[in-house]
Amino acid sequence: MQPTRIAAAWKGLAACQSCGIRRLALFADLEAEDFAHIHLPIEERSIPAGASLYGLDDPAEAVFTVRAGLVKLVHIQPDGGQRIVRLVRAGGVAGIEALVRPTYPHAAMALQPVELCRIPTSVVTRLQTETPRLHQRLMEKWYEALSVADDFLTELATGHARQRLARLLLWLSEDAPDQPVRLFSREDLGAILGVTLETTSRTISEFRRSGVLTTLSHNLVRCDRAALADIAG
Amino acid sequence: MQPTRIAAAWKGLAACQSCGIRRLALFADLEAEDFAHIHLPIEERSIPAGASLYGLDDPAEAVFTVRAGLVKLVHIQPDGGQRIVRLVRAGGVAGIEALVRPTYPHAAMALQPVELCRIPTSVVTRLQTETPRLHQRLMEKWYEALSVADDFLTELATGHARQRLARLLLWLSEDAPDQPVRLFSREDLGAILGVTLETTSRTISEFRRSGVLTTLSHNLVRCDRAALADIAG
DNA sequence: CGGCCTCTTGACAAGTATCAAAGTTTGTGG
DNA sequence: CCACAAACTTTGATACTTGTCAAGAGGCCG
Repeated sequence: MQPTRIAAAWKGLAACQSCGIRRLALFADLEAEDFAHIHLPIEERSIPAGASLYGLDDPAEAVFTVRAGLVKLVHIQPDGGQRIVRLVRAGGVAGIEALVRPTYPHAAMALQPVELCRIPTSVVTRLQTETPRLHQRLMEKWYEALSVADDFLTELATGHARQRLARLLLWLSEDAPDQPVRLFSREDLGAILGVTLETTSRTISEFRRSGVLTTLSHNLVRCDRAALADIAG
Repeated sequence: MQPTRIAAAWKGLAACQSCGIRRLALFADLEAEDFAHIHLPIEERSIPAGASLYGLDDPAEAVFTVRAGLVKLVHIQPDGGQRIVRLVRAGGVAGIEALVRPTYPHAAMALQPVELCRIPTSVVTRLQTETPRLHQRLMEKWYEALSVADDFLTELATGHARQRLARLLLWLSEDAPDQPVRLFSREDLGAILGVTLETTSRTISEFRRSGVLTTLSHNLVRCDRAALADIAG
């Protein structure tokens, strides 16, 4: 069973105006006067790996900006199986559907320890009526989500398992190409790629044997990105 | 080779205010005064099956509302292969990315004869600054696109070929469950499902033999939706 | 130390891709 | 209107990939 909701650490009100990743985030274009229209608290939260941000059909009352870490968005199948439809990393937004839906159409969980900001939907809708500066940014975030969804279909659901895994590893390492990549469970990797955990395990082993991956510690690997690009085709 | 751009029939200016599918479309919530802000022509077009709406990397100068028929959005792979990332049917919007990107990130072609409205991006951006009534509707259209993308991944890229085909046929027939479904080329069907055209052909033959599909004329079939739902799992 | 969970590996079965050939429809020109 | 070519579809044979079932290895925690 998946770990159930874990109470997140509460870091108090966020300081959007001095936010380090603000250029990536939802409020990039806002000006000083706009922040005066924010009357509900924007919470900064730290979430451990495995914890849930929100569940399927939960009341959709907030949008989440990811500041660090990795979040999975999961569609639960009628047969109980899971399929990870998108991943959200630093700069991305999880649960943007809250702006048009009363409940979340999927579940969101942390794959790695996550730092995020919880923005109540009413803050966004209120700001939208007060300032037009948010519109363009909001549409760009919708586009980002759509773009990631399209990429998932073309890159991670197409071709052989080894190609898909190579593309996923490239994606996971593209933010910091020289840093090692933190892997997660074979089951989650398989749910992203649409293959079984056994196939995932076998393919990772093969990559290790051929030197494409080098294990530094448990689930921490260094990638030969050139070789991966070659495999990805 | 794909058919190249075909000059679309020009039906002249659209009559948005009396549009038959307006409740589904982008301008559902606009009021009389809002239409006064439309200064560029919105064209109504008829497009034959196989014709292109726009190509990859074309200048993105318009958004298209589909009034009838079916449009495929295609990602062209580096190896020349195609993968259909989304389908747009009546009520949906193709090329919404034009609102945030200078060029289209994919190509769009008609799978069936299509009736659509071509709305210049400047009309939408101008209306956005003049009236807030469009914002919510626009976000709903982004959400629809994202939702279709997620559904494509979970329903059409997961499971065995016969399950995927069954789900696609259910999707194609859900607008008019009692009407027969117009199929298209095996190559396109395969590009939607992520399988080869041979596998698609074999599976369709199997469905015909078992009575799940009944051929009425060439590429026009009647579906046993209950049986399809059973196969889809 | 033992139990539990995850990961790895093996053997086999099932599903799909690939290559090839024959059959069918569509469109064109005589 | 017919004949022929081109494109698309169907079907077959075979090889490859992946899923499934099962057992063993390694790590984590009480």
